[in-house]
Amino acid sequence: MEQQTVFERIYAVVRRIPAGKVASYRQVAWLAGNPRWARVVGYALHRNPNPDTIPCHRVVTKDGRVAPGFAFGGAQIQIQFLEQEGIGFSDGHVIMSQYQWQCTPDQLK
DNA sequence: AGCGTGACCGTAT
DNA sequence: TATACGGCCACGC
Repeated sequence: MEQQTVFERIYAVVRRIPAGKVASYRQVAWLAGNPRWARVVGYALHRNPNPDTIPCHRVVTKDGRVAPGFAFGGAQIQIQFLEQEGIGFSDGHVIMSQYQWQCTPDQLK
């Protein structure tokens, strides 16, 4: 049954991120099952971005900075997406204390 | 089956 | 503040 790859679990988590909120790579990894998967999260989104189903623009670094090599056309594009959802920035980074997705693995079930 | 890859993160210089 | 390096780990060739 549980033949799900880590990638699929990661995608599943990213899909649950609500509009107007962001999650860090670390956080996605944690929710997906293992906090040490942060790199894998980035790798997964880079290798297999499904823009239609996966809102990968809502995933940022732990500091609220966007990824340097964002697939859709650079960090500026990603920032624009987030601003459209009402996410507030300060000095080029998301105000994590205010806009970070508050979620526990239990809520994902 | 082994190795290179990377949209991370923490610490050191 | 800016680089550099090492650890981390699944995926694809």
